[in-house]
Amino acid sequence: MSVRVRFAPSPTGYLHIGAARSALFNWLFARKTGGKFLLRIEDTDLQRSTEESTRSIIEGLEWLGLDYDEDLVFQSANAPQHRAAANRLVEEGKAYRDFTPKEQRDDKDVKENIAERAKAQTDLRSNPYRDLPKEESDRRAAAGEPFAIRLKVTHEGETKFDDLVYGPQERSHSEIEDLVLLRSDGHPLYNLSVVIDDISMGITHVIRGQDHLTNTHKQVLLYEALGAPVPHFAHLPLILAPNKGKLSKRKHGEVVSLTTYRDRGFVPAAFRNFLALLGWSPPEGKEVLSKEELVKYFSLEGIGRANAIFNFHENDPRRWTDDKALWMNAEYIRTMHIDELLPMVKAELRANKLWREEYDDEESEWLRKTVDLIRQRYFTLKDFSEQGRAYFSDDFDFDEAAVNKNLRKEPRLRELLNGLADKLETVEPFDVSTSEAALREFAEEAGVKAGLLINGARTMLTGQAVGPSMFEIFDVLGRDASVQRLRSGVPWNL
RNA sequence: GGCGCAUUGGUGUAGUCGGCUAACACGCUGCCCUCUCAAGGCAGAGACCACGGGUUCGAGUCCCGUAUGCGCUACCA
Repeated sequence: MSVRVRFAPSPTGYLHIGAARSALFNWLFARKTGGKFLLRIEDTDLQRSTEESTRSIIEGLEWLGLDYDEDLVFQSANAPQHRAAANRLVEEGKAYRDFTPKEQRDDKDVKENIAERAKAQTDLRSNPYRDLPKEESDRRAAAGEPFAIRLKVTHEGETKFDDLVYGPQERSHSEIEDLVLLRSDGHPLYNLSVVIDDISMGITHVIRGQDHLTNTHKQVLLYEALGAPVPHFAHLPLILAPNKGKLSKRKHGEVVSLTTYRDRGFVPAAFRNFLALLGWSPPEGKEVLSKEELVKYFSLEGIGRANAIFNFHENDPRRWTDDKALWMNAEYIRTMHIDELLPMVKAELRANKLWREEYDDEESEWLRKTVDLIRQRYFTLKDFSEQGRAYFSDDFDFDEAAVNKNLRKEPRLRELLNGLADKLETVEPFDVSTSEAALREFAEEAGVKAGLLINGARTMLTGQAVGPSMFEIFDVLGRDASVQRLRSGVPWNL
């Protein structure tokens, strides 16, 4: 039977990186096995679900390059089937109506309530309506008395399943309560909906976060009650915050949101690659892997069992996300094929009004050469419009530390650089080697070290203290701009 | 409280059937290269493999216990 997997997020916020990783693993498994990867939006919590969130999930998957097969499924659309299934289980005596009035609970102290209730409760099978005669149950229901529907879990026995990551799992029925399938207002609950939808979508492998591991037993019970084959399960270790706590949008802000990575200049392939390495390791140790290689090497066996820490540094803007993610992105930026990078750079420049139409035509070679030159030391696509601004515009800022270090420390430098400008103006042709020869000659004539002029020129031309080889910069900027910038009074008047 | 899962350097991980002087990547330090910063090359620091017991000639690897963390225990998803 061919593999069918799904990613089933609830649209209650932006796509969390943990969820994104679940999606990735499902997708990899589907592509690896030649199966189908389906997308289902679990929007049954009407209050919290938003259309915007759904859109952000779809965009996020698209950005990561995770294409889904078949039509998108909205779980809310299946509510009638969920209800019907619950009613059928009642008819078959596998579930029962619970007429106990619904308890009012504040969302805040649910956790506390759970603990207290669990402490007090000894017999999970003590519900007075569990064995209510069918006729009476029907009569009360017909009379309009509100009820919830609960699954009738047998007293004895245990449920078992073999998790593809965590191994054999077993749980005694005495640990499992008669779970509610349908709320008294007719609203189907998570465990029911998931199982029904997974059955109707023909899901063969359920790959999801480890937080569902223990609840899986309830779902196994439901599959059995419904007379459906139980799929394979593979639970994934969780992604935790640096303090080993839960990684939440509320506590940790934008670092957990996938869109952040898009907006802050990540190359999708790099982030996908990084995400794949969180909880999974390639068999041959090679970590920089293309999409094709990920598919080729991916296997459920390679998934670890310990939760992974997403190691970002909250108070360090330079290391705002995991070091390895940043490194991976830089690695992609400097090594990926320039033709794949160029469109991303174009989008970045365009968004910052640095794009010129000529870059698509007569200056396309210049653009390619320039991007290839400066990308070597960039970490994100943002760097092209920020640190790299001087390559695309005459309007750029001077870094104060650079001005102090490379210009102000030598009083004669302003005059020297003007002299260098005069010299460069006569160089023909003007390229890497001729500009170098001219500069070195000038340095010798003036009796100063070439390095002094080189570093000064770098700051004059780019506003920065660091960057590519000076002569490459001269070449890329051209004679006119180089000369003009060397003569600029701006940095001297700061 | 109960149940489940996990525990290898700062982080991500490797470590099959027990032989490890514990490997790789990121990060960190130093050197080389050099016009700066990266990249690259070289070298290095950093782990008594959570702790305690047991089995064994031998345990990161098997068994038991403890601790810690995480998850679940809802008419949330």
